[in-house]
Amino acid sequence: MVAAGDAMESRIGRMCIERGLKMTGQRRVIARVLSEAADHPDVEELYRRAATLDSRISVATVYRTVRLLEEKGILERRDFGGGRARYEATEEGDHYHLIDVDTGKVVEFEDAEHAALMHRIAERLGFDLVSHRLELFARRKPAPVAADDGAGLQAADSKNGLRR
Amino acid sequence: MVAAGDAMESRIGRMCIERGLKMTGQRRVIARVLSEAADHPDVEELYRRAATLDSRISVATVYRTVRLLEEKGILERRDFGGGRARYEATEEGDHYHLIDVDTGKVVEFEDAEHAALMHRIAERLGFDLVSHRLELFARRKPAPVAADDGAGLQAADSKNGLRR
DNA sequence: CTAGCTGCAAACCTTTTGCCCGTCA
DNA sequence: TGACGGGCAAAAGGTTTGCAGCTAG
Repeated sequence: MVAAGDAMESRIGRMCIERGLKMTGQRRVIARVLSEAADHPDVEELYRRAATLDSRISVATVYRTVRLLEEKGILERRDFGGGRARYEATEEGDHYHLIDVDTGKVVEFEDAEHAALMHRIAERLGFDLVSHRLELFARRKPAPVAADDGAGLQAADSKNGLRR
Repeated sequence: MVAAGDAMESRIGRMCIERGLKMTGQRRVIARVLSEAADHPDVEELYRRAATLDSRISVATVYRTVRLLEEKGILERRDFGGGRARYEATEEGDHYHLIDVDTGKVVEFEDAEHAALMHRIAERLGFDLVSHRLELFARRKPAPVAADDGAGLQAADSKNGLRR
């Protein structure tokens, strides 16, 4: 039953198999696109990337797949405003998002204090916390000196508990 | 020109006038509905309430008005999931929302620590915070004892820094 | 009098679905 | 082969818009 399988299956493809999903060509491609995505693509973007690898894929399938994987807990849907849902693979531990209001780029960050604080607040109001959402909308701080050119914008990414 | 003016103008109606908006009958009604809303109605709900006061109002006008008032800073648009935008009057000071996942009811709360924490985080990542969004999705905690019937659900609303 | 509003209906956009054919297991 | 997945196009659901007539200022 396992044939020589799995060998070239993407990370998310493997997760699909684990949960007993039937692996069709389209699904495999979408799983791979998702596995390789380091950002938070919306359906249209996923469709574009998938279509590059295999043109026999329709948007409807991307929508259905993404929905299915969300139900299976493999993906998480995000809403950063702007009308379309965006997706990212489920990861261990909470993390949050800061959206650059000028470029739309998303920066992930962790904050240990937070989850605890959220629970405390819900508790205080007489509720059990089910989930929470936290997003920061911000603008890159102008460089303090002129020692660095525009390309240096990414520098911050490797500091301060940033992920990825 | 001012006639006996302003006298019976709703709070939001007055704000519209301050910003030089032309006060039509429809706009006055919508402003009043918004002024009296203690919750976070979506456009359809606003339309329903407005139509009760004056049936010569169309949804399109509600959409246009709500959008205009948002641009003028009089209203704030919220997205609590579920597809439709919801609105509330802009208020002094930050407050956040806890959405009861079972009933959809929204509870507002303040948390001083929070805004500060958000700024600190953005700062740490090299950004200037423009705005932020925080929502808790939670479920009412089961009553500890059976001393209270269902109607007691609202009890918590008067404690713990809750607003309204 | 005219810039700005409104109603109506059509247009838009993202996401979902019905139907029927194709395919994985 | 039989249950499940996919393509296509139509449908849904929320929101915006073009147009022609109306109105506050």
